[in-house]
Amino acid sequence: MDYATEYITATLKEARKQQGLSQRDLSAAAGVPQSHISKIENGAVDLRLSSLIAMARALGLEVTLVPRKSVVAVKAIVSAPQSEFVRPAYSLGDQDDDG
Amino acid sequence: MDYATEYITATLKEARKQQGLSQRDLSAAAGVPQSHISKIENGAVDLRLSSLIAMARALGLEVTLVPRKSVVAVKAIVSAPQSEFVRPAYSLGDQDDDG
DNA sequence: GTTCTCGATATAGAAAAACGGATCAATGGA
DNA sequence: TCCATTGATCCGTTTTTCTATATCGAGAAC
Repeated sequence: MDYATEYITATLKEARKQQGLSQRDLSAAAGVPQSHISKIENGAVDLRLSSLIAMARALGLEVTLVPRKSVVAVKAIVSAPQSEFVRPAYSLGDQDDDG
Repeated sequence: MDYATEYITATLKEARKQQGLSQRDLSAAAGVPQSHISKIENGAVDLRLSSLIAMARALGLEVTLVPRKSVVAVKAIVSAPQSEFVRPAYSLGDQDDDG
């Protein structure tokens, strides 16, 4: 399992746990069997794009392709506390305005 | 083929053409048969993550998972002319030219 | 001690990707 | 015209995912 694959599966697992979902919860939401989710999270299978998208979607994530040179900037946005980077300079308070 | 899948395969094809590569060129670089690349670009197969990553890597792209709420910001970065958006205020002398 | 949830694992079968190699029509250049 | 390149398509074979279902040990709750 190479780094990119590991990043994907680890991100899926992280997102799931962060949302307080069990593998069975995600299974119900994504339409992927729990047994298969277990294998995916453990890197035991080379999942198909449709499975990846189904799981990502159920977790509020989206699969994207970004140029290598933009990866750092993208990860900064993603890992940011969901405000400062998307918010322009004129908004100063720390209220979050996303629905 | 749903929207997310189409986005992925279309992005791959775009990137390939933009770089002036033929399917055979990409095949050699990614280790994926040209016949398969043709099917992938036409949405005829549900490719595996390893194939996606191999092709993306050969094209200088990376597969990432981004929260839905960050997708707009990420796409702004990616589709930007590769300067102003990727270069936040705090990084000033950062030349990235990759060859 | 019983019951429940959790994640990991097993089995068996159907479906599909992946691979290799070959071919074909269209195109463009020598 | 001849030749090379490009992308699409076909064939046959192998490998693997994916599904469904069930089970297991560990841990927590009652």
